[in-house]
Amino acid sequence: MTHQREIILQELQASRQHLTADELYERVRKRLPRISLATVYRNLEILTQAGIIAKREVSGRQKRFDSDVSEHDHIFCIQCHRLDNLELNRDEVGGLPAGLVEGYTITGYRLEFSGICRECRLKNEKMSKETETWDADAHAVRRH
Amino acid sequence: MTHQREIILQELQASRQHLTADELYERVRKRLPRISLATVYRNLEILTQAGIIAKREVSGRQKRFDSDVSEHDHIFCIQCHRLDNLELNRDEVGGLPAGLVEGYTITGYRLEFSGICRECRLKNEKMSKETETWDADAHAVRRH
DNA sequence: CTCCGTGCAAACGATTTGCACTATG
DNA sequence: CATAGTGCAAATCGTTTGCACGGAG
Repeated sequence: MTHQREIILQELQASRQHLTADELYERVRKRLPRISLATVYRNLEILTQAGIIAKREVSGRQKRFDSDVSEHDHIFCIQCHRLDNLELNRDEVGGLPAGLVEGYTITGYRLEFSGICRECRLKNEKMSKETETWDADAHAVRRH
Repeated sequence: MTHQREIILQELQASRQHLTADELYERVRKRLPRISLATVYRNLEILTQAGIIAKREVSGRQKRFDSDVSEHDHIFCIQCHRLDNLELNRDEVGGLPAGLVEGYTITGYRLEFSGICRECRLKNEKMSKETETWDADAHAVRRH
């Protein structure tokens, strides 16, 4: 456990979020200005292999790192791309095929909800109030 | 609907699989040898926007394209990376939060099972028979 | 002294984009 | 002829790797 590795882990834990490698890099850089992004990636990989953190493959191009290694599901804001943990009792999710599905031997599953988080919803409501006079143009804004 | 677009769509539909852009490119190239990968990407994007095909964000680095645009779940072979449709009655999957989850407005979810497909399982069984004399070395082979 | 880990830059794989050209309406 | 779509190459983005150096045992 090197100094850099320690700081990277601390910052990830302190964030209490699911950070991307470069988000974490920006945070770590405030404490270790000479650290490189490669070191962040290398240590995240090492910490993942050691089971100390978890690498999450989720919506969006970048992978996210999670200091909570417990198996849980996630919810993803399609607007701001934040990712939160979901306290979902997996036993409640009935009907999941436990054995073979069309020849497959199941080893796990990944369940990810998407939606609009509270902050984005409030932001949207605020925006729509501010702009309700030119609502006619709204469709033009909705490009992309 | 240009000629290239037509062929791309035909090949995707004919494959009855979830192809990556470059897998599809290789297939299309047999019929249009001068087509470029960029054209394949551009047309896949256009077809996706038009709702004619679906772009699936799944395990693995590459996105996969699906001529079946219906909402359904998937199962992914962690060994050969094939992706199959899952006929899973979503109503049977009980306990999914329909309304608000910690402030979120849910718009959808993505459920992906992982496992070993039949072909890989048979391949594995065959391999383990062929190699059972040197099973002692098996752990050395299991490096990723 | 020996290594492992680092910083840097360059390589990489998947995807996107700028540009000049071409086919088609 | 106007313009949407193409092929090509270069750019981009996230991530990984080669290499020489540096610090801890």
